[in-house]
Amino acid sequence: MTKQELSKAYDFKSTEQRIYAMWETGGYFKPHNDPNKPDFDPNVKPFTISIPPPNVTGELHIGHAMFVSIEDLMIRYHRMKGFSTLWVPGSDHAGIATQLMVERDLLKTEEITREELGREKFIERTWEWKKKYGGMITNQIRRLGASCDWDRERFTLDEGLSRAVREAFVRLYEKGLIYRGPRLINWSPGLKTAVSDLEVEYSEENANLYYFKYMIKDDGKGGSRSALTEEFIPVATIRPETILGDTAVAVHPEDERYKKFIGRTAIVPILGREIPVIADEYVSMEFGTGALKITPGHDANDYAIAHRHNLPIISMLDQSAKVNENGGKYQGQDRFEARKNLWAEMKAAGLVIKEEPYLTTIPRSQRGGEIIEPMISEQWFVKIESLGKAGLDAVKDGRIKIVPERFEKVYFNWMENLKDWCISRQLWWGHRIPVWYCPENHMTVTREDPTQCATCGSQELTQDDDVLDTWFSSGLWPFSTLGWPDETPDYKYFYPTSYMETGYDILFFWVARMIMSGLEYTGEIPFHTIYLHGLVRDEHGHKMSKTKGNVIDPLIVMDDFGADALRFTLLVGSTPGNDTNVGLKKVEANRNFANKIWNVGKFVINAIDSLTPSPLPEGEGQRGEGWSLADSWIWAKLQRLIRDVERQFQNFQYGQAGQQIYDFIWSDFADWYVEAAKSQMQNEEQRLQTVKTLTRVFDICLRLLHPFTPFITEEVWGHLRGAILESPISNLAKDWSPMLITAKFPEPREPEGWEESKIADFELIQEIVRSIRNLRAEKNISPKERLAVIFSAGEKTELLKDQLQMMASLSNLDLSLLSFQESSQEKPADYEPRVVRTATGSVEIYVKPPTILDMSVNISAGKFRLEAELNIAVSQIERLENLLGSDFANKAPAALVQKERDKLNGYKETAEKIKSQLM
RNA sequence: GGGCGCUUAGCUCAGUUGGUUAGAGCGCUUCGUUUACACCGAAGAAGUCAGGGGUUCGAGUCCCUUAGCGCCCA
Repeated sequence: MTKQELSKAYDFKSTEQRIYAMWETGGYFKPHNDPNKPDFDPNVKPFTISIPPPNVTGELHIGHAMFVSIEDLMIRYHRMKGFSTLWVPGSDHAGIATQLMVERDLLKTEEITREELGREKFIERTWEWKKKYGGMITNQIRRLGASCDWDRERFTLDEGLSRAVREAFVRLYEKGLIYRGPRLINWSPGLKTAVSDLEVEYSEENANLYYFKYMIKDDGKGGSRSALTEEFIPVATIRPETILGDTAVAVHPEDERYKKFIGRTAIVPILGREIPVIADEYVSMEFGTGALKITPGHDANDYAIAHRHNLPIISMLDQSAKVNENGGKYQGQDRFEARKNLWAEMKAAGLVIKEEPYLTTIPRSQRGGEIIEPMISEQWFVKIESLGKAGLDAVKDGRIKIVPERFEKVYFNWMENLKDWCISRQLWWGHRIPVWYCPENHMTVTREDPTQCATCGSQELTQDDDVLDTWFSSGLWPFSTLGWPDETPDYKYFYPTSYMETGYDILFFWVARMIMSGLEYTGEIPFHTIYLHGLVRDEHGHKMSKTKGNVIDPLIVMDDFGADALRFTLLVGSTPGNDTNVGLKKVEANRNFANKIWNVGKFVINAIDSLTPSPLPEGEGQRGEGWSLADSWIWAKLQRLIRDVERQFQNFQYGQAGQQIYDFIWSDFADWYVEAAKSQMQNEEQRLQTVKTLTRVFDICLRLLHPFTPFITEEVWGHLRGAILESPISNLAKDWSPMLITAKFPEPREPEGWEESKIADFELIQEIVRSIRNLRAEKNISPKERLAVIFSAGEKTELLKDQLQMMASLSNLDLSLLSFQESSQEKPADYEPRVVRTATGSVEIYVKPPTILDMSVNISAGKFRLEAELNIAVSQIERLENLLGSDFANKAPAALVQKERDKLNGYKETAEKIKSQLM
């Protein structure tokens, strides 16, 4: 059978889709131990992740690429470790975001508003929109290689999940943990809905501070002519229009300036309404004028003060932040327009003192950025105290662990200061609040749609207009996606889930709410580990934004460099909880890495193909007689790598693990072992062993790397497996799975004791080879020139003699012109000397220049080099002698001290030899 | 106001029980097309690990402190 030709460079374009289809159609993304199947074994450990559901109509951005890469890595690792692995995919209906998108589209294409269309029709249209675009994001996630079980895909508005939402709401209601009432909430005038505290962002902005007079009404004691005295309290405000809603003026009880006014009556400018002057310790005597206007309907602090003093609460803005009937003649004006006009009128009335620029924090909507208006509004709330306590304890007592740990503190701080959660939104797209009202205004709250009022039996029921905050349903995600409230096989086996992986920016929004919901509804923690990743920024650490034009589109990046390159870039060099800077240069470098793997693979496969059929060799698995130094070295380094990678995975140090695998493959395996193998394979008796080592090491590399770069590793591994199975060493692959995705992840082994000395020996060979190559570079000796060399290697003589062929091959020496001599012998004339330090001594190398060189240039250059090396040796000797003369010798571990002693000897010997060469 | 993070080579960043001469990618210099790879190879230059103090035989790593930058909460 003819061997297939592998292309010169790795072609991810022809690979990724094909490989993904093989995985998906082959059922590899499904848990191998499925609780819905008859052969289910409850003793097999599951590993479960619920995907952070992206907005159903969203488009893939770099943040998605980040979490998909990390979660797929976690999943693939555990799958290869033998866990029954389930990654539940899905998407979020994303109330506001989706509704806005559809509204915008309707306006653009049909010039129709949602109000004109009506609620029912609008929701229909939104479902159509969802059907049309809902698959886009999940297909884009597939391109990244995500190994989700797509048959278990969920959507927050699905029937099942809607039932979960209903169940959750009713349970909370029945426990008295949900209530409805007028409260001061954050109102978004543009969206015309309430938003939660978390959805408000505060930014420092330049504003004006307006100073004006709050005139004091004559109390009849002064005997003046008019109702107004000339007395006033100066007050400062950022938002003068809220004067229309003032219900008091507050001063500090100890404030000497204003004490006399306490209990008297002030007159609201223009409106003429009478309001009391009150005393409250909340008022800061230092800030502004030291007196505070109280607008309980539009300010959270004022609201609190009003409650303490039993003040009336006036709303003076309507839903679009226009002044309402309480604003007198300003009714109908926009809040900013009213600000201007009222101020002008006050100025005319002589009530204005001054205005000055002022830096203040402005509350803005997280979505859209418009200024949020605190307003009194009838909303639904969740009593958070008991939920929060449970959520706090779960992390405090270690049932849930957060990676990195420092976020636990952030979590505690937030959980200890929770406020009731406003869960109603004045939107149409979402889970409608399952509360019905009869004409008597009795509330009926049930799991099934009611036909009559639970109180009076009236059949005239209307459902509450509001929908639930999107986060209410996503808070149920880890269990609602598994079938809850039903005790489905999936729910029983896969819940609680394992890791929750997401960005730290939604720790409060989502993670905290899942914990509270999970504990409340299922009585269990929803996951035992939270892994938080950072934000992805551009290569200079700036936030990506369309206006800045520095957005990296993962789809384009994948088109240009492949999904593996993007994944590897995101995974390596990022650390948990820290933001990551990503530039295309890095992606390009990792594309090159994929190509490197491809080409190493080609080399290994060619080597396998070149084997001639022969009887099967004996003694698989363990290190045997036939192992060369290079074989032992690469094997020992590989085992060390496996141990390191295992440790890094346990510690969530994925980036570090990826980096080490990269370094091993490129710097150890490709740069050195493959080159050594070329030399070894020229000996017929070493050939088989060499190919076996190439094969086994490369196989393990691909397995280690697979969670990072699944496509290239799967593709190459497939070729590798095919080549092995058709070769004399087919037994190496006899128990391999058909695809790498379910192959066993390498298990770490304890060192056997021989490793360190083999590594040291090989490293000496590397040093010698480097030294000779360096000499070539310095002397301008062509790499083609075969050199004659004399070694003076002392106790390392036997080692070098053993490795002559390999050294000769790696540094192009003339095997027939290599010789050894004792160090004490007279050094060879006209040879260029070099000294390489070993662990405990040194090796001298004398290279015979191939032709007559310009000695004046080259000798001085050589001398310069030797002198520099001597200087290094001398300073190291000094350093080490100091070190060994200090307390270090007594207190440091003996092995470490010995190591430093050896090193000192090495430098001493090296220095001596260099000196003799310089003479 | 409280809390957290960052500051390591020209650029972007790794560096987790404290222990070789502090690493990588990109960039830079020189050389090179030897049957895996020019998406490559070889050799090389480049860092007082932000400043100061402390603990320790030993600190980029632990503690304190100062400064700059960034984020979160109020």
